[in-house]
Amino acid sequence: MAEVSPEERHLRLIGELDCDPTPLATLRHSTSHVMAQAVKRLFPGVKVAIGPAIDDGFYYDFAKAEPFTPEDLVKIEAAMAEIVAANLPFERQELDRAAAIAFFRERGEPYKVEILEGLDAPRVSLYRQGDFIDLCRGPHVRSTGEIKAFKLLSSSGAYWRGDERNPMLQRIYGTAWLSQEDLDKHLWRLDEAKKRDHRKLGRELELFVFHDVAPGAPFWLPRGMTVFRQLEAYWREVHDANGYLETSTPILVNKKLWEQSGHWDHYSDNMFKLEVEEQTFGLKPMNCPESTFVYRHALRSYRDLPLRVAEIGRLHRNERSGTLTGLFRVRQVTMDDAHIYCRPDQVQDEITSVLGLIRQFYKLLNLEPRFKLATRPDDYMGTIEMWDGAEHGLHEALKANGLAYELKPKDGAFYGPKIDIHVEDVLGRDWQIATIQLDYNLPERFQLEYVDADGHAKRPVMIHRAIFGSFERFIGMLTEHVAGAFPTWLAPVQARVLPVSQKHEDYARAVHARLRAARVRAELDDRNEKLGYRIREAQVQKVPYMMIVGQQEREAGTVSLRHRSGEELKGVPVDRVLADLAREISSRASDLTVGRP
RNA sequence: GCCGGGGUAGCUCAGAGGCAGAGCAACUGAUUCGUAAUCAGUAGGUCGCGGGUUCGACUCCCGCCCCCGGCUCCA
Repeated sequence: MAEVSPEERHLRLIGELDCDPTPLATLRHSTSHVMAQAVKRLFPGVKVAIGPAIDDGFYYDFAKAEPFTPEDLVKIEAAMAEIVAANLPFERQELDRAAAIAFFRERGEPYKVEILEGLDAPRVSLYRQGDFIDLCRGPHVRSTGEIKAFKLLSSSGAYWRGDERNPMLQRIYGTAWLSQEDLDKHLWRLDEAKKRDHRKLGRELELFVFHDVAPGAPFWLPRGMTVFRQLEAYWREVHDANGYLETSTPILVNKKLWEQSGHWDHYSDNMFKLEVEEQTFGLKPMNCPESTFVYRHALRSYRDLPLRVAEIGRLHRNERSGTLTGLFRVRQVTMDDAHIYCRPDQVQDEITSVLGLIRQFYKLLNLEPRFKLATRPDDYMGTIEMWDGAEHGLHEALKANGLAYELKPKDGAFYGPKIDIHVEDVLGRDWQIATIQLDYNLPERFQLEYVDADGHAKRPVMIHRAIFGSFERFIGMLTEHVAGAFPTWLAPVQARVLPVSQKHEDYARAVHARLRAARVRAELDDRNEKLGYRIREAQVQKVPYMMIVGQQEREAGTVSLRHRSGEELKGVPVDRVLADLAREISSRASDLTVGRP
């Protein structure tokens, strides 16, 4: 694609007309205009709203009484292809804002008029291709013929200006790439993502199920619970070694507590409440208020700090029904929480050590963390000075650790700003997982104190942090990240012993018993099925190791080892298998190493 | 919560105002097998839930629940 000269997009407007001038974003933005043109051609009555480039493509919002159907999308795509084939030039035109308002009013485009009325620029730009003219800052490709590879993906409702009080528009999503090859690759990724969907894998691998009777809360099956437990075990190991003290606090708590913490004022829409003997109770949506009871249980000295109080707590949040999505968005959340009470002079070191823990966990699972600083929301508690101080503290900690970060303005918790940690999975999708929150508010609300070296009572600072974030979301993400093929230490079934025929059952049983004695999660598949069938089943279940035993193996005291990767290693002594497995599991290796030279 | 699409056997899905279907899985039997699906038979259902229309409803109408794709919100 040709370079876009700066003068072609010199006009600076603010608001929703932002457009990233990189070639790919420009192409997508242009494709959205072509789509709007096609829609106007096929459905003359619709009104156009906005149509930006987004991460993997573009969308355009239209005001239309009836939603678009899949058949509509096919027709629109065909009309777009015609527009592309016609190779219409994109022509830029500038005019006074008032003239633009008159122009769009005359054309019956109320959304464009509304946008223009909200702008403070004296002049605006329009782009035309063929018979279609749109308010737009640009830039665009030179002509529609430069659009080579695009596809419409879906349609759905979307609120005008993203506000649920506004009318709902019809949005069409599409994707566009610089080459057909890139488009194909993207479509492959979408397809791959569908195959890895944790909801599908969760069922197939028997990790968990959902049921109508408990929307937003999984039933963990034995295999899924094994993954859960192994993550917990690792978590406890690391936290024990890092000076954390584990606690457990009540789930059903009197409203009084939530009033004191501020949750009743700032979070009550998300809380499940119930009446018990004329008192109002709430299921805890967060652990923090109750954590302060652990702190206050004893008189704290400056020597006791930092006090690191951890809790794997089961939380309930009343998420709106339409937002629930598998393990990614649940109503019952198991959070690996901890609250660090420290002196102001300890904050930087504590945050640094939490960042270190997060990097340690994520490295083990081959996840690349990305850091985002979320600042004061509109509905905040406390004073601006407190917030400025806390935001500064988090910024300093990120800087001191040499971590680049993005800003998420107004996205902090109501009691304090946070560093949110996101990861990108193998398919390039982004998940928010861990969080570190700096809080001067709750210590104030709960009148927390410690006795300082000078004998005076001082107020501690509270750091809230979670590494997995929620076990639910984390396991969902991890399942998709590894496509169900968990590293051996996490795999629900680590090895499956397959006798060639029932004649070799005794030896198979002996091998299986030795594996179990070595605390390997091993299964014996001696069903009356052909070997090929049982191999296929183990393969589909992503069992890391299949151990096939027959006459030869029995005589030699070996197994024929088959990795789930398909790799075969014949005649591996059972002793060797046990030793290698023990090493692989205890080191929590991510690769399959057993029997390899 | 909002817009749209769905809910039929454990799973994937077909069907449709007049006896509820298939494949896989399960169970039984035969086969005793060397690296990704052996053969035969059997069993399996409140067609999401509740109401209505009808001689008759899985099918049509109304309400609700749940799921999916988005929006909004979020770990």
